[in-house]
Amino acid sequence: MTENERKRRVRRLPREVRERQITDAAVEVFSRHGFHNASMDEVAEVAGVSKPMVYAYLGSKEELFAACIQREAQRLLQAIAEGVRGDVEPDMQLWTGLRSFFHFVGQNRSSWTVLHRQALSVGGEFAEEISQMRARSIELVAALVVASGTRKGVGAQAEKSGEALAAALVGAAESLADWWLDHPDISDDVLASWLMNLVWLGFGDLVEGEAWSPKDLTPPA
Amino acid sequence: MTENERKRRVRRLPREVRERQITDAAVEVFSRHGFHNASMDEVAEVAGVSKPMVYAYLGSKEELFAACIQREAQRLLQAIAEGVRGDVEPDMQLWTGLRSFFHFVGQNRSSWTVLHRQALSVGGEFAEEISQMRARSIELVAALVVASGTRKGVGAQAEKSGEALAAALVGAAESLADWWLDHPDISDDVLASWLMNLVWLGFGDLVEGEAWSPKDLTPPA
DNA sequence: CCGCCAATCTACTCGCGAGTAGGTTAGTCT
DNA sequence: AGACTAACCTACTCGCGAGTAGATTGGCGG
Repeated sequence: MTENERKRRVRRLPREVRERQITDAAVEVFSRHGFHNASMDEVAEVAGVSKPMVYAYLGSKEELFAACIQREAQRLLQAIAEGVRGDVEPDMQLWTGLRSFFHFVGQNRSSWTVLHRQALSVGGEFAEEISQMRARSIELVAALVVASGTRKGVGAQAEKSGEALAAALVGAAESLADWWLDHPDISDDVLASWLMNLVWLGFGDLVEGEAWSPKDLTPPA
Repeated sequence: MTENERKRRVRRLPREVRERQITDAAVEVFSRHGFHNASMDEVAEVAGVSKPMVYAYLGSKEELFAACIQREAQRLLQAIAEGVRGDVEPDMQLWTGLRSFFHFVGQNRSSWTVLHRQALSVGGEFAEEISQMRARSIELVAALVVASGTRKGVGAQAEKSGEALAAALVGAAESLADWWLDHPDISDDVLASWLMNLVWLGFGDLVEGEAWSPKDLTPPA
């Protein structure tokens, strides 16, 4: 067994490649057990290297975790940035953003788990970084909301309510992504359209049979 | 210092009281550091007893955490159950539920932090319990949504979409509660009404100046 | 006023996992 | 071929914190 693995395993790979492998393994392991319950030994095992390699290349456990967070956050934000259309109506911007988000989560469950569930609970540096990422998303969404026009009916605190609503929306998306993990037999597009209907029209319209649907984009993304 | 504390401290209290004190301390400590970073020594110190007492009364660290989760979950659910009106229109039910929820969170930040942020990240038993509590909430909300009428426009998966929308709503409320922790200068009622407007009317109506507002309940709860 | 037990403490053990010291190959360049 | 270095491993140390053994003290029934 150990013999076989040793023979099968490609050896003496360049540092660059090993770092990738190790980070991949770390995301996997952290997503499964969380930061604290994950052991460096397991990361090393999953990566197919021995523990000192992990330390040599990625540093301490915290540094490794930070590397995971940063890489995955980067990937998520970029995926959304690439998917969103800046040159269309606010509702379509929201729609494209949501779609990209759910698509990414669908393709990268581990990444999402690490970013959403684990990073916050570790506290300190990481929570900070994650909070900032969330804050940026919320800002963007808030801008969308505000750009849609002045909200009447929410009192004088229009700016704050915009931010709060954005926070609520982002949270709804996150929560829906979590719910999705238990109901994988639904496509990302369907999920996105449900949420889109909820936040754009609200239950009030939904129960009256209204529905929002995307206009065709000139070049289908 | 130690002398003073020793003299000031009320000693030889009945078990019942000590258990309460310890559990209170544990909620506090777990909410500050999370399950793993919290030490039993600190719990004991905050509770004003020594470590063996904690073990004698509440068992292992995991059992202690479980006790916290269960007690706080119970309190939260009961607070909501007491606040919600079962004999009114769906929108008013939702409104009263949201209000109770935010009110509880406002009065019990530590409880909320433990339940929301920490419990999920520990995994195993606890995540299970928390998930079940969330699931129950989601079910209730889903029932509300479905009771409001048949949703057209969301395709054939009406039942599933109801559950998903409920998950999204619960997530939105949770997220908004978190956001609130950073913006405490807002009342629970205002917060609840913002969310109510969002999910009931949606952005689409909000930007057009529509607003939802609660009808007066016959006896003001 | 005395013994008895529950309440409580001090002062340990012990395992687990982060982090490391130092040796061992395998490519590579001349 | 031979040596030089980067890749890589085995096999440790060591601190931290969960959990415990056993002594101690205060209050209550007799």
